[in-house]
Amino acid sequence: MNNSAATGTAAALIQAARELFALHGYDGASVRAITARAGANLGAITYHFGSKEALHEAVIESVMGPARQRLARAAEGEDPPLDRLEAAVRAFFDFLHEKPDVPRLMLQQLTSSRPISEAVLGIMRGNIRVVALLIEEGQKDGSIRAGDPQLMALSIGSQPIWITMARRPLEAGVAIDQEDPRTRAQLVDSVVRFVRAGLTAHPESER
Amino acid sequence: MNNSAATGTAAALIQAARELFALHGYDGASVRAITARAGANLGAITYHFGSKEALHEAVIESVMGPARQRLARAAEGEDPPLDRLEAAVRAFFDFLHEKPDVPRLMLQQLTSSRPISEAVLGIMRGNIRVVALLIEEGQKDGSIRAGDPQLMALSIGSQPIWITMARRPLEAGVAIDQEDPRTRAQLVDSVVRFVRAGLTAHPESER
DNA sequence: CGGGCCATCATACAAACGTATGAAGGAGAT
DNA sequence: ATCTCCTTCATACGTTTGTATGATGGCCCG
Repeated sequence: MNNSAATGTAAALIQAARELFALHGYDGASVRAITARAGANLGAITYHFGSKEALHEAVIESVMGPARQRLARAAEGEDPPLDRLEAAVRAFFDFLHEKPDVPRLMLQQLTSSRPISEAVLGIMRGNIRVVALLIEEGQKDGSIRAGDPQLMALSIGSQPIWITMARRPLEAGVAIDQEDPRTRAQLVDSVVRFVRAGLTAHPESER
Repeated sequence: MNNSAATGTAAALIQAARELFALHGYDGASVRAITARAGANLGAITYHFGSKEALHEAVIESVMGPARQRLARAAEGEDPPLDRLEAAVRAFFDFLHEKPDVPRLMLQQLTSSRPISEAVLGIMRGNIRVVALLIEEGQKDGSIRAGDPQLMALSIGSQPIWITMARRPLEAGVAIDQEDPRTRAQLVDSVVRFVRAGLTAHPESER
């Protein structure tokens, strides 16, 4: 019933569970498979977390914490809002690419019918807020066109998430291989250009 | 081993399975739950489809067919490319909203580690193609800015999919309730404006 | 040395899983 | 009426599931 992840075994369980949950989903990753991968005893999950469900919650929380700060960091600074937005988009892309488990676990929560974890809700709320604030700032200084900042933030955030998640079908279906750094750079650049174009104010041409 | 869905029982099985797979995932929807919901006998899945996995494949195919044509239809016509793109985006939003099972089943395929169904690959390929062709057309007549049409199509398509999928967390986390028609209309309009702005060519201002 | 305490271990349990089997039903053709 | 084919039915099988249990080992504190 100990909730800390300081122990070696508990940490190993969280890591193994993160990988297997991300790969096969909650139901698809059995307690036996997780404990085996962690090199632990079958009873280890019950002992350290109390239940499989509690382990899953611990995995979600352990993984969503870092995701929250990363984007906020990138959005800091004194640069013009559009530049900071670009940095945030690039940082989001990088994060999702480095830790492919994260978007998988997130989407699993969305496609499930069970209540969404507070940790996932928190990261979504936080990221939307950061982006919306940048947009508001740009609207005040005239560099970003009018529009509901929150809804515009949704348009922006959806692109890295979906494109990262669709890595496999994009490779199989449209031959876009995100493992190739050159291809990936083109992809990210294209999204950045799209976002900038979608936000930029054009004073002379009214709608 | 009969593969047709003409029979009442087989059709009922497909429908019940679609709902339960979408709700709880492949592993989470048991053969017993599906047959019970369909009002059929426990052995009905084995008899009509051969296995649970084959049922799942039948569900995917039965659901992806309509999705493919819908967007292509909306993209037809003699209107300017940007207008047809807007129609396609709206049609895609409508379709995903009417049949919420579809994006769930799609995303489940993406988050799983198993090979992605050819039907899902087909609809993605098809939709990207339709949008990319419209973009090319607009680039030729000067109404759409330069850029890789396929990658721009990704930016566009990601928005309806992600925003629709994130319905629950958006309601819980940011209080955007897509069940409310007014809110939903604002959301769709915002995306349409973002897409138009992201694509429109601006002759005088050279990046 | 001798208790506690915490972690790990092998094993057991009931429940749920997907599938297999053979009998029963029911409409149409001969 | 009998035969035939398709479908539905109850039931059983062997696995696999998540969790519970009690024994065993090692470390620290008295």
